[in-house]
Amino acid sequence: MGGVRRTPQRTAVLETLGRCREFVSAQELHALLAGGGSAVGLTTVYRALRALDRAGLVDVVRDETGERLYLRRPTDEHRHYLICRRCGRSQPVDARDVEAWAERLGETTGFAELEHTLELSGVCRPCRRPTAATPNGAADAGR
Amino acid sequence: MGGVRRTPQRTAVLETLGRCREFVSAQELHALLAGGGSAVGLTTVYRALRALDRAGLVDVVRDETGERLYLRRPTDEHRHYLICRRCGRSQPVDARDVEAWAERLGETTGFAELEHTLELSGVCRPCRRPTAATPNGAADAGR
DNA sequence: ACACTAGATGAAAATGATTGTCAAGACCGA
DNA sequence: TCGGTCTTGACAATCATTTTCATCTAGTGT
Repeated sequence: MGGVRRTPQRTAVLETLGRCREFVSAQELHALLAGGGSAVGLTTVYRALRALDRAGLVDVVRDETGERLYLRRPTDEHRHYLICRRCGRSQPVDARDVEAWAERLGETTGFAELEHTLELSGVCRPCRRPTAATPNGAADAGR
Repeated sequence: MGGVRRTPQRTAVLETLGRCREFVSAQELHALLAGGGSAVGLTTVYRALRALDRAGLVDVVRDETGERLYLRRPTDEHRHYLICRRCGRSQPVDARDVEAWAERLGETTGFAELEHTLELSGVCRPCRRPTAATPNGAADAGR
């Protein structure tokens, strides 16, 4: 018992996810798999991603709609990313200060088993088009 | 044009929300309103909460399922909360260090219009008591 | 090789929060 | 009072994610 089987589906999921250089949703991954010839059921994709998450092999973020996005984790440690709201490009950030701060929180608050999620977003430099023609149109109209 | 009307429904939402000492979901708030005699449509509750969010009058967090939870903001500045996964109790934390860190991030990464959300959770001290003779009379088990 | 079984698959249906629709109603200035 | 704009709310639609459940399979023990 206690076995985690190696199956073609899981192999395909992990492999395809490994080829993605940016965060992808389960739905996108499912479409990618279907397009790539190796059709894997949507349910299986979800299950595989959940397993990978539990195993600590992927980083997970939630976009503004709450949808989960996955990226195969390059290193074996917990990371945070700054993601562009326009193009979706992600960039890992050095969050050691925050990690230390969060850890200290346990001592000062009396809370145990602390967990934290940190979502960072912005607009990356390339996406910040000059918009010279529009006077004040560039002001933050959104959200 | 451009007017935000004062209506009984919005008053009821804001008032009921103000009476909640912990984060509540839109659905819970809707039920509370119904139970309290002032029935407000679920759609209206959602719209009111979104408006309050935009106006900066409430703090919003997302629980592990992605559901949005609201709490009327006591002060007028952006806050972060540490929330107990067992009883739902919330406790504001001093996150000025993180705020400063996040602000600095804009300079070092070249990203603009930075936004961040930070979800902190743990198990509060009262909840850590190993199932004694049910000492949690006050601690609402709900959510 | 063979049988066996805990694990794994996936199509379809269920879940559940949130949003869109749109006709009917309410607020408020003129 | 009048009228147009804002608001409301029942209902349907959306959509990611989970459940269900019948069927299949990887991998161990024999």
